[in-house]
Amino acid sequence: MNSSRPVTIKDIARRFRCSPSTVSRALNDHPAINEDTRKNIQEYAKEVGYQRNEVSLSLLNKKTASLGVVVPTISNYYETAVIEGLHTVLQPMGYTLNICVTNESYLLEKESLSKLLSNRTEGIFLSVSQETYDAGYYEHLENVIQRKTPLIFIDREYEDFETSRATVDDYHGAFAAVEHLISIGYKQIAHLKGPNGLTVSEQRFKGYINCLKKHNMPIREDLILNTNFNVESAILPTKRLLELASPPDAIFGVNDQVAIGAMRVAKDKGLRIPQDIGLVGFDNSPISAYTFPSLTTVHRPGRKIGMEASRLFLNQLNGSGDFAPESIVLPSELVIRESSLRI
Amino acid sequence: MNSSRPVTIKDIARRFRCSPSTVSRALNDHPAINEDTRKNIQEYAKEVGYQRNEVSLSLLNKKTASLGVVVPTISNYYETAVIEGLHTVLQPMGYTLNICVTNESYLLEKESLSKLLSNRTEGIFLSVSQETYDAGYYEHLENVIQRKTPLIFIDREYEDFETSRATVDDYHGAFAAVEHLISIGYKQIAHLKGPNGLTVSEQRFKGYINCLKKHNMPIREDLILNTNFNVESAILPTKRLLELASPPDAIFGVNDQVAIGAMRVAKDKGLRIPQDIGLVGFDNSPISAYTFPSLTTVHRPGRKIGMEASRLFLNQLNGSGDFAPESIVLPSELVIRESSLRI
DNA sequence: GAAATTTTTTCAAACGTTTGCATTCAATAT
DNA sequence: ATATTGAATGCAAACGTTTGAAAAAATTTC
Repeated sequence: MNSSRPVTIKDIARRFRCSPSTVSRALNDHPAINEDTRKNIQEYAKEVGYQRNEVSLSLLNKKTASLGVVVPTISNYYETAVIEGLHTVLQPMGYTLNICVTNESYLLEKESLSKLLSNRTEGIFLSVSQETYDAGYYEHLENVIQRKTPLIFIDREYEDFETSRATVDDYHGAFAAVEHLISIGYKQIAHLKGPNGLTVSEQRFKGYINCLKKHNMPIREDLILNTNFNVESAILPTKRLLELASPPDAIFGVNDQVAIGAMRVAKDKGLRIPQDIGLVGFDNSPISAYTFPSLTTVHRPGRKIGMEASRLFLNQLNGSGDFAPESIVLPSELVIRESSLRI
Repeated sequence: MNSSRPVTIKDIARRFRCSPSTVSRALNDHPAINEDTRKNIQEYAKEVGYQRNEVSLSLLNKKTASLGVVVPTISNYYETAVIEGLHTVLQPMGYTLNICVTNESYLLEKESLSKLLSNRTEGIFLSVSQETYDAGYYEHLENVIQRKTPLIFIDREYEDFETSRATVDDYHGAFAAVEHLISIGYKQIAHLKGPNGLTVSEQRFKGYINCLKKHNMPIREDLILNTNFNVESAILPTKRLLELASPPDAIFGVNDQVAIGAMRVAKDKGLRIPQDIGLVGFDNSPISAYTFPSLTTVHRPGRKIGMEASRLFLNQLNGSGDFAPESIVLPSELVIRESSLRI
């Protein structure tokens, strides 16, 4: 039947026995086009549902108006908040976001980046996968840099790389969280740490350690256990903590998920929160305000990070040749709720 | 300095004093190319970081290998699960996903679709925005249909539209949830409903109503209140429910978020769950297993929906001309946990 | 050594659009 | 009547790649 091939400018030109140039100009309201011609062509175009082929334009102008977002996962609150922030700024400017999920795999990350470059994506927002980080690979990034495609790190980053980045001040957030626990009077503060090596994990860990040091509190290795950012991964470590001969009287979780897992285990054991054990998370995810008791946490402005990252991208894009990478570090903010408010 | 314009086939051709065709064939391991030529060209290409311009290929082959995903939001567990499912199937096949967030706005939805069509996206996965649904607009969809771009509905849909769709059996899930509450012995079951009009809301509501009817239980209008799918929106309605002269002894929330909001309010009031009040949610989000008490809920296989939707898309793409839309309805499954297990 | 064959390379068109420049045609000025 | 203007349109190239067919070069055959 009708083969449903999209209508092109040439089709319209044939119909009006004129040249493609005329049609193009008519559709773009070029002044040097007869008023009637313009009207007729525009009407007809609308009628047949003409929609211009942006692919050809991309080729012509070397502008694709598409951006890549490469993240390890999209099932966490923070990641989606960042993406929403990117969207907020960039969608209205006509940019399209290509989301690539790497599932913490180096290979997928490498392939995603290569694909994005092949597609002539105009900028890339990257939060490196854990595997990439562990292995310390970065040749796949050299490629991006060489192409001078703006590369913006969000969340997880390589510290010694000459690019812009927008991150949250994890260190001081963690520091504040632990200091808050200390100020309340908790003495044995455990830390459910994130995976080793990742900046996020290490910065929060460092905040935890340095705060304890500052207050001359002993650092007990047995109160520091690893998790994997999700609820499940907090269950066993928390059980181990609470079965210690000298168990902690407070736990600082690397994020809200982990803290909620810990909360669950503590309650199962019959502990009262915050009387018997204090809890603090990190992220200020929506749910944290509605757990029982509500969770003290550190606000991590994901949307803002997304918006700032957009800004960094735009700066780099419009910047003159001698571009200097910018680093934005947004402050995190302690949000005190019930889970730590022992009186 | 070096203008960093990406290396093209023509550049390489110039370098070897041969034609672009030869370079193209060499790079693609075409048999009719001299072994030496091939090797030299491939080596050089690697050296200078040649990466073929997929945009030009898209234009030539009328294939973009990119798909659109248009959703109201990405900050819910379910949506991200669906997207992950789409990714799982389609990323390995070389497809790129363009995520468009409509923020429940008709205008944004319309613009997103138009943009996707202009970009010659090869398929669109759509969960319509609330505004679109309320207004009953659908001309923007006609456009997609007319172009014969495969359109797959996920989650929220128009029922009288001739397209494929992958959805979850909300009705029976809700029915099972309420029947479970009844079987436990709850008598006054409230429902925190989703926004009116959306299929998801209405199907779950219908399941609730029909189950009550089946068991000859009275339907009390005052036990049915609206929410907006998120935690906050459940707070006030729940308070109102619990302040009734004859308050409910169980609440069926339209999703986990809402149920968790209700849980929080109930606990604040000093009610014991499930003894004083039973609670059931919907979605089986990761957190629901770790609330205290853990939340009885209905599993909604988001990942699977994404994967099924991918399948539907591929079917339609490879299908012969006489394409018949398919409807996949995945079963939902009651997950019984503590919040409803009054003994 | 020429013809036939095989291998290798080039040509040209195509995808859809825009745009500087040239061209056409009609109207106005001289 | 002719030159001059101005408006409207057409031409052709460009973006980067692939591909069937033609051409050229190398090799084999007699």
